[in-house]
Amino acid sequence: MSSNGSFGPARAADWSNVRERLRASGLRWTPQRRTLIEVLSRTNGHVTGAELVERCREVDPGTIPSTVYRTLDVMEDLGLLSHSHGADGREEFHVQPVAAHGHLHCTSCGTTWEILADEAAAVVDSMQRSRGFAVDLSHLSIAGQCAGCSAKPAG
Amino acid sequence: MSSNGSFGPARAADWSNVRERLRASGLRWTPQRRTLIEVLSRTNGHVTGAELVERCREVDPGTIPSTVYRTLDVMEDLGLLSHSHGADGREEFHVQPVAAHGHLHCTSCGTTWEILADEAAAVVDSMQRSRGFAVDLSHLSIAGQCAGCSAKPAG
DNA sequence: CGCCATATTGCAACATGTCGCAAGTGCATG
DNA sequence: CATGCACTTGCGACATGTTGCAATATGGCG
Ligand SMILES: [Mn+2]
Ligand SMILES: [Mn+2]
Ligand SMILES: [Zn+2]
Ligand SMILES: [Zn+2]
Repeated sequence: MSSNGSFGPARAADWSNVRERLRASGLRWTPQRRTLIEVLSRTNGHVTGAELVERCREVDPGTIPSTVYRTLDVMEDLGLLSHSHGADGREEFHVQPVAAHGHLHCTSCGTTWEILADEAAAVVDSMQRSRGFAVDLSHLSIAGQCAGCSAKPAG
Repeated sequence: MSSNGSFGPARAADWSNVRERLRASGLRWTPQRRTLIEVLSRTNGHVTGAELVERCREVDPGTIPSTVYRTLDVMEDLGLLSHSHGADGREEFHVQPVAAHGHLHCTSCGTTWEILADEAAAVVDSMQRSRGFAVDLSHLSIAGQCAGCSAKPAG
């Protein structure tokens, strides 16, 4: 997977100048990339890789999965995307993020919540203090049991 | 994936009475399960599913992956195992755990550290307070950049 | 011991990615 | 607008699981 070197707060993605950003890194503007950018630019929130492949196929039926996944890596390196993993380990991409955030996932009922920076401060600060470790909030996914499910006797 | 309903501190696994534990749940003792238990009972620490399949094959070359994965789920339900996911989302099983723990993974250098309960207290307590959410420490895997890699200019 | 209800297995197909390689293409340059 | 080098793509193989189904096996019971 790719890495956003600084894990800074995600700026809202600006898809209008992707071509220039690619060129600035010596990378190329191709029809396959144009297709994915188009799909991403009208996608909000969370989406899996498989869903993106599917949506690209609606635009260009000849879409090849490995090309999509490779382009997603490039977009992530450019800082236009980030991903985390669901409790099953599957990738979830975060598109046009308003703010960097992590996730909380209840294993019993399957519900997922977003954890914003202020709520994650305890985690981030704690690891920074004890280890000098810079937590990548956007990749963070915490599993467990929500209040509702904990209350019920036998999940 | 299976869930250890309570996320309690992991007791050291006792492989001697697995058969009885299975029967107590109406489950069965089969040669395939015996093979996996044998492998698990001499495995310590972290191991991937693929590695376990491989080790089972050394005992019984006829081992089928899906059977191993299904049995791993059963063992997890029995509380004899837990798993988390590497930064790539792949499963890592924790065998014969001395104590429940999470993981810290540096995306730059690839090193992984264990986070014990006291160090994870900030995370666990914070989510419990703000949301009544019971974090499953053994499934927790935090990605980011370690102190050493953060120090270097272009990790 | 033999029966039977159920749990389990083997198998094949599928899901989600990743990787190596040869062929193809973007684009800077002249 | 022709050239050529790197970057990309397509494709097939592989890695790691998951799932549906029909065939089997376990183990409680008579
Ligand atoms: Mn999991
Ligand atoms: Mn990841
Ligand atoms: Zn819940
Ligand atoms: Zn590091």
